[in-house]
Amino acid sequence: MKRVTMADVAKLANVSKSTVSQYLNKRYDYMSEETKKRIAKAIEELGYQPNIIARSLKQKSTATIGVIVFNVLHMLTTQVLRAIEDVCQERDFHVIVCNTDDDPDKEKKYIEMLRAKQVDGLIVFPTGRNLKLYERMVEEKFPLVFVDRMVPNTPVDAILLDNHKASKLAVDHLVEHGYERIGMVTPPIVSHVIPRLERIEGFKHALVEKGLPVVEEYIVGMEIPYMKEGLEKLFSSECPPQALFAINDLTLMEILNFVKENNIKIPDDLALISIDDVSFANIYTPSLTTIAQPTFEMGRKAAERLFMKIDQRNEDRHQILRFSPTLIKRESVKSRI
Amino acid sequence: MKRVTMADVAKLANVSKSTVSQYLNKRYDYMSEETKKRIAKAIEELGYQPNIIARSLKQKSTATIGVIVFNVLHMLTTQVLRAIEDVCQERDFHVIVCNTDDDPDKEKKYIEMLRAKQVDGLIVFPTGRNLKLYERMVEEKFPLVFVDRMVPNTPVDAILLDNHKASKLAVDHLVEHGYERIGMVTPPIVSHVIPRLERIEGFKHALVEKGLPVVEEYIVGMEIPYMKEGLEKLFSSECPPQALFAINDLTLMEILNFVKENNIKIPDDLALISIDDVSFANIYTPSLTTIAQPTFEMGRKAAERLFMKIDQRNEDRHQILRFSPTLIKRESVKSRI
DNA sequence: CGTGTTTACTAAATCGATTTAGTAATAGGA
DNA sequence: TCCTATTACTAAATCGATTTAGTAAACACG
Repeated sequence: MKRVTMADVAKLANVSKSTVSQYLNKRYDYMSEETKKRIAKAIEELGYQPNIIARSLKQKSTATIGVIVFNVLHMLTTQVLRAIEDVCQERDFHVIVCNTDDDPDKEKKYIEMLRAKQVDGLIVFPTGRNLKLYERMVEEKFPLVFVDRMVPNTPVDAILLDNHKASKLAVDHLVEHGYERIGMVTPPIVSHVIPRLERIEGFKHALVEKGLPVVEEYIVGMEIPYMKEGLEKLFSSECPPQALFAINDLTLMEILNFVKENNIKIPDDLALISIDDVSFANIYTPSLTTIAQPTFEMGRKAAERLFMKIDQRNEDRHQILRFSPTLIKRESVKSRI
Repeated sequence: MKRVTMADVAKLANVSKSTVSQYLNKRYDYMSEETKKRIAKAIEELGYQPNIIARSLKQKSTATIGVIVFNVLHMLTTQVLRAIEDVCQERDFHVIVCNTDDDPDKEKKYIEMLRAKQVDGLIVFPTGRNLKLYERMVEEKFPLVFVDRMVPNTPVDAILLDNHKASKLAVDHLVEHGYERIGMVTPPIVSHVIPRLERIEGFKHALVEKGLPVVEEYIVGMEIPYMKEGLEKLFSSECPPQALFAINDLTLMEILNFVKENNIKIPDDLALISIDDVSFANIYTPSLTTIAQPTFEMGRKAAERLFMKIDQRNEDRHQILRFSPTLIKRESVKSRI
């Protein structure tokens, strides 16, 4: 109803607004004990709560950052988000979360709205299709960090998985266990989704390194709803793969669904390895061999990098930080014969 | 650097700030085409972006709400959050997300900070241990909605699962399949966690209704890290349960870990049912019979209720809204002989 | 005793919008 | 022709803090 303002406190304590403001900001340099007490009492009595919006206007800082993700429902996102929030909590910052569903228009709208709301920085899982917008932010030196994806030719700090290494870990692990016909399952290969490209490239490269042929038919690249058909086709071919590498948790789910429906035995009929250490990897039978991303470290680092920029500890060069994946050996890959 | 303000636009377009403001708010009532064009051009030329903070100060509305949860990593939370964000997106509102880890001090701090930041409303998964604070918000008629938990004697809208029904669905399903010795696994039973209490109460009530005895030893109430020991003890007793009811996804995970380690066959040695339809319920072998919460509907409703209050469509009475769980029959419960 | 310094405050400007009250010019009606 | 209405704007107050420049009183020192 009748919001209490600093002026009310000042009046009751018989001092000026300025003095109350000094008090609230703990600038006690030249303030008598007497006055401090009177102000404290007035605040208490009126139940005064400062209006941070007013302060933000003057100070040009909102102690709020925006995090723009594809979809909080994805495990990677949730974990990165949690790590970011933890770092923010330490600095009394707040986090605004937005879901783009990988839609560039939504991304644009959110970035513009959040900037209008004067957030102090943005951590973005970029769709990769708003180049102008990204560039504008760079020009204006607006604190910005990308996570999961990077955008070629756009000098923005990015926190990424070492995707080549992830694929190599998977391939090497399979090859070392005697597998030679290795398939890869992924959503469609489009040019602006860099990690996808890198994982596929890494996959092919690792095969070649091991002296194995790259069989294009073994690379199933389809939208999730059609993946089942793709797998059916793959396994009805005369020489189907002995092992599958799932590019992420969503494709893993499709594969698990498929093997269940078709009664394929893992690891005996088919070995399986995936990127993303899903929650049930340990619990599933057989337990699932996975390549884990250090999601919390990545989120933490993203936030730390952002705060470096917010604090103007500039170090003007932008950096692409690659985080190492970890192979977690379980039972879905076993030695052949 | 040199932020562009409305004054700059006004100067360039040769009109007053007021006119620019009218233009931006699409109050074209008495504005010549000529002027509109000039303003549009000036905005374009300067790359003007409005400062919403300044507007918020005047308008006393930030188009931002706070969502305070235990932990975004929980599936329920993530899904509810996503639904809330969708509703907000439709109204051009933004969402600040905070994790309390079920710590009342963190909860208090967040609520106070967010209110200081003038959020227009709060959706809270309450710890239940900040009664004064909750009451103050009620008194001040601050828009507030609780989710997942409610707080007795505190008249706040709450979006809850019909926990009694959830337990009843589970028990009835088991009993109908011939099970009589049914255990329940839950975190410790503490008085401020109402849903837990309700689920346990519902469990006991459903047993009695079916003419079965309530065996206290069959109710394992332990912190997650100790649950394993609790289960070991339970299954080393002379007459262990034939079926287990997991109160939520976290306890389900513990049980699944336990059965895997101890080579217990589901559903032959032990039937299993749980609240929360985990992502892998379909994929697991056997697929898991679960009681699903309508998480998205709950999140949506929470946001809608909050907006009702924000829009002052008051309807002063507070409401406790109970959402019906759904039994999803799969393979982890089968008919006994 | 006069001047400079320190202490303990305050008045007023400021942040960047919105909004209210007002003004000047033109149009319309009796 | 005079008076009111309408149109197309603007000046100034306002939101609730922060911050700068300033002032009055007490004190310090040669």
